[in-house]
Amino acid sequence: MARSSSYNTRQKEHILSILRENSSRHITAGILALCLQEHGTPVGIATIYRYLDQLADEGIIRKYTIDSKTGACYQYIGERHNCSEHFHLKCVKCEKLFHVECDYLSELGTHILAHHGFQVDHTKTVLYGWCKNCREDEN
Amino acid sequence: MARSSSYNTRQKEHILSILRENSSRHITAGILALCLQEHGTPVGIATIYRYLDQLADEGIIRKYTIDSKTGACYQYIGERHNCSEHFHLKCVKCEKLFHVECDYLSELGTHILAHHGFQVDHTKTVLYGWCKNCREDEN
DNA sequence: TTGCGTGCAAAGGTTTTGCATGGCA
DNA sequence: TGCCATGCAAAACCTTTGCACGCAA
Repeated sequence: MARSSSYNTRQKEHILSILRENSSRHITAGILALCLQEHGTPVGIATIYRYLDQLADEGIIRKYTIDSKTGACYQYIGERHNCSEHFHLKCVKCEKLFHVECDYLSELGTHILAHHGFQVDHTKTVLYGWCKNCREDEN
Repeated sequence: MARSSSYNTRQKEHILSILRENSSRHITAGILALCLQEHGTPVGIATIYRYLDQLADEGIIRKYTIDSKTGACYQYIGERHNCSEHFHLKCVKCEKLFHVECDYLSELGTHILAHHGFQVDHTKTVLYGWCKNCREDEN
């Protein structure tokens, strides 16, 4: 990783704080800006985007692009992604994030590397779809 | 389905024609507009978006939202959409997008549904990682 | 002829960029 | 002190919308 040295500033702490508070769901840059304002710690939108980009690069948060209308969403992941290889399933309806560990999925990475020459990065990959609850609610 | 009655116009034919020509990849509305211009059959961008929306509703084409920077992408599906699903692999280095069709990956969806109660949506899912070329360039 | 489709331009939204200022180490 | 981060505003996008006109049926 070894990113360019960066200062720790009040703004960055506040941004991270909001992201942590909302780690169970993902929020847009706009919502984040609103939250910061409500907390009495407003941060310029440009700074927000710049830091969000950086955090996504570092793997601390994850960037989602589900709908081009609402724009990109961000979600705090934190240090969890080091512990063990697991995949993320994200429900496009309820927006819940599921962590899944399973041999079949672990082999997936091996297979893709062997047969398609592509090395999957689990920390950046999310499988989108419908969770059980939301599928049942639809019917 | 049963959409409202709609006229067949020159513009719609041209749009569909370009989409069919590029059915092996997906293109943005902007690129589509450019292609139409190069073919000597320019179509207003508003018309393009309106028709694209309609086609996506009807299932003739598919709308992807992979990256908020480039905007939504569209791909002609036509009658094919029954035959096989394909996955997207995106290189985080060169940002190239790879389309992969393979039985192993097709079974993945079946497995996840059966064992984790989660129904993957291929049109929204992208596996991130490193492509062969970029891995070799690094070393 | 009637009503839908089209094109233009403007509006709306998200994201990026340039630049001067201020703050951290 | 020397950079880097920040904020503001403007710019650059993509996408949608309103409206008058033209064309398909």
